[in-house]
Amino acid sequence: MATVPRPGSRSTKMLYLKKYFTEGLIQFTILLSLIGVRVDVDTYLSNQLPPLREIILGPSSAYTQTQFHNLRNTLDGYGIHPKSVDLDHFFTTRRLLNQVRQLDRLSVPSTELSAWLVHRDSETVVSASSQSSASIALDNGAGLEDVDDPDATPAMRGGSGAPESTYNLNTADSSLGAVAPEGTQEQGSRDGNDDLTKEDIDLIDILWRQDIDLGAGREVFNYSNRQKESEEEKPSPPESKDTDEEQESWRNGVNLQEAQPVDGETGESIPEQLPGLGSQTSLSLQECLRLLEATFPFGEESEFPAPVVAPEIAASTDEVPSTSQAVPLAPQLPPAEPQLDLEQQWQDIMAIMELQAMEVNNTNSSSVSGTSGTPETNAEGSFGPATRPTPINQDVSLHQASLPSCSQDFPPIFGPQLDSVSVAPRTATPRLSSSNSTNVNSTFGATNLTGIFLPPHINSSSSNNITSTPILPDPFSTLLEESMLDEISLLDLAMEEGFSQAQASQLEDELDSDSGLSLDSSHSPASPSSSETSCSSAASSSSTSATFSEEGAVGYSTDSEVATVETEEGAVGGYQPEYSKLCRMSYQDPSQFHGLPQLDSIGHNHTYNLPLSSEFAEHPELPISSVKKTVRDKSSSKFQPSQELLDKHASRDERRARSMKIPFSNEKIINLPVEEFNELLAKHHLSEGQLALIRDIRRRGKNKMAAQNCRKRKLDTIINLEQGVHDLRRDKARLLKEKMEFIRSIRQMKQKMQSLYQEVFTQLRDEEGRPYPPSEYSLQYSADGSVLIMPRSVTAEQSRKPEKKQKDKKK
DNA sequence: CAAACTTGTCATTCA
DNA sequence: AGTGAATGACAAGTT
Repeated sequence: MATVPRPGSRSTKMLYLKKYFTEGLIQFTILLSLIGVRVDVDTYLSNQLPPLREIILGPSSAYTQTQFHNLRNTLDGYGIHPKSVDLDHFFTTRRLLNQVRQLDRLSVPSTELSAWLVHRDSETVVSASSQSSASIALDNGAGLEDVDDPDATPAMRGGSGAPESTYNLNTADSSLGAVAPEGTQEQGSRDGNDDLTKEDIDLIDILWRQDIDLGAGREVFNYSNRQKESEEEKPSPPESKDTDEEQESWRNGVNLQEAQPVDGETGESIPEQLPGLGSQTSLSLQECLRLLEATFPFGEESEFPAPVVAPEIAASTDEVPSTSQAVPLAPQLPPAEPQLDLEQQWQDIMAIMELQAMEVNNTNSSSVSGTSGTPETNAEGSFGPATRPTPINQDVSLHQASLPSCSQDFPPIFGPQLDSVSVAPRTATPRLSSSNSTNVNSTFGATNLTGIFLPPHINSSSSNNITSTPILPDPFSTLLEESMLDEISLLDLAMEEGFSQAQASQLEDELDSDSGLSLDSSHSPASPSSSETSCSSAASSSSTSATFSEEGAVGYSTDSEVATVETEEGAVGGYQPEYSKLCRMSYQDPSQFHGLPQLDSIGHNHTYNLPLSSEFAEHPELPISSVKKTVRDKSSSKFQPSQELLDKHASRDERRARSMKIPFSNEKIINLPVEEFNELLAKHHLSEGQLALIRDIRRRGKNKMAAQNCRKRKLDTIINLEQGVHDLRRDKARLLKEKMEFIRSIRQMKQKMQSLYQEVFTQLRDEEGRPYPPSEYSLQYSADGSVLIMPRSVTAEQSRKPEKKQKDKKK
């Protein structure tokens, strides 16, 4: 923030900044969309279970989703940096954008449009009042899924008419555009993410908060209110200063939304932030509508409503101030579910995503390739753009979080099962609105959903053999109850918790911690290690505690340099601190370390323990930091002018020793072993003052080295800890992924079991040839591997007394 | 000019 | 008891 030029008052500056930044984002997003970068809102949102989507994207997932991509895309592709916002550049971008649009409108992917539609949504609300189609779409609650819907398309097109702005983005274009492969989008986001540093995130966060301060209330988010406002405001173009501010504020909201997933700084739990985001979003939407309307006259209103949720869900949404209908999805989760679980879930998801990102990063470019979502990576990337190994991190992680991760991990779990099972009829669209409906639970297929997304108790209950549904008692649970059901239940429980809505907090937490650690780790490890390795042979970032112990050895090791010193100084203990070596090396061949940022930073002094007095007394011409010494000399005028040159390079103790006419060098005083030191003192007839000074010099000198070692040790410890955290995170992500896979496979097995069970059951006939009603009988595995058909009453009995297994009935 | 960092020093503790 | 190392705290200098 400090680097950002701010004309006028702080708030004004911020507004400018926001304005440019957000505008740039919008422009770039559009541009990216035109180019073909896919903002695949449809796929993710429509296919994903509402809760998950909600969790990942937040209450206003529809908006947020788009926002994220927009931000990333914008930053990625064109590097509009919040800090270096250039007005000319901005307008240039606009022109370019126009040109691009003109070149190929048809190429605009529908998905992309959806992203814009999200913004448009608010716009739609504003302008939609005049456009019936848009309003209808909203009312109908057409989900994002509807974007592709042929019916929806016309509505979208309808809005394309507004030629107000130079940016004439046709809705039709978006709808007609082919969806670019995910890889494209990822690539694009990846490219641009480099610019999103921690500072950027911080900036975004600040802007967001500022918006809140500016007065963006939750009420803004109320859809109806928003719409009204938008309608009212619509007549007045965003030209007025007030409007600009508002736009800025909404932009902030956008920024915030986009950045939020990445931002770990706040440390707030996502659930908490969500409301804030929502409020922010609402404001931003309002502004966005105006801005978009002015700039992009396309009319895809229909898409915005995408998140339409079932009424009951919406009702539950009230809690979430945020707003959009999308929010309602969250309610699906049982209210009783503790916040901690949500956080945990978020963490798990994030970890998985990170893992995927890491894995995909190298191998699969088409899927979330850039996702090196590792927390650390993110942090590194965000904080240390220059040194960060994987620039994409933030984008990637975010990207995954919002989309790929979901599609990859979850669809496999749910999609197949749902299809195969009775749930199959449910398509993505219905699922969105009714995912929490009872139907799902009733059927076995529901198990899948329930297992993962529904509260644990559902599954656990199933283990008890007593099924709530009379029609189709859960035979499967009965079968499995003794063997694996418990495990599954546990897993499910864990999974459910892991996937429940509130992972936002976890996400933030993870990001935050990541940012903190990874940030440092990314830089510190690299830089320190480089400097150390090259110069002082100190422990590198990767060095372990063992390295520390080695330091001492290094310090005392007799290098050629040390030997030189010894020859010069006489018989010295050979104690040469590593830092002194470092300094000397740098002096000898400064170019050697040129380009090592770390060394550059070390620039000042860094002679550490180097016996300057002796060294420089003999080689006064050495280019030591004369400036620094000069400063010191100014303060101390007790030395002879003739000695100034020497004093310039001498430490205080050196000067003191000289002033006291100590007959030997400070280096000897400090580094000689006690015995030799005492001998040295004995050889010379020294006054009390001289002896006291010598002892102080020795004490201080040793303490100085000790302090240096201590600090170095501390630093190394921190680095090692960071590395450990990184490793642990990676392991965690890997384990979580494995867990997911296991759960998935278990569910598939369940699925198969269920189908087999049903198949067998349907073919069973009693002595009279009558089928056994599934509601009254269940199949049970006996200890010897045989399968028994038992009355459910008996099964329930067994469940209560798992110890006693009855092997009766018919076989 | 202030904040952040670096470095040296002192005081203290421990081995 | 003396010595050295380790370390927290502080101050001064640098960036």
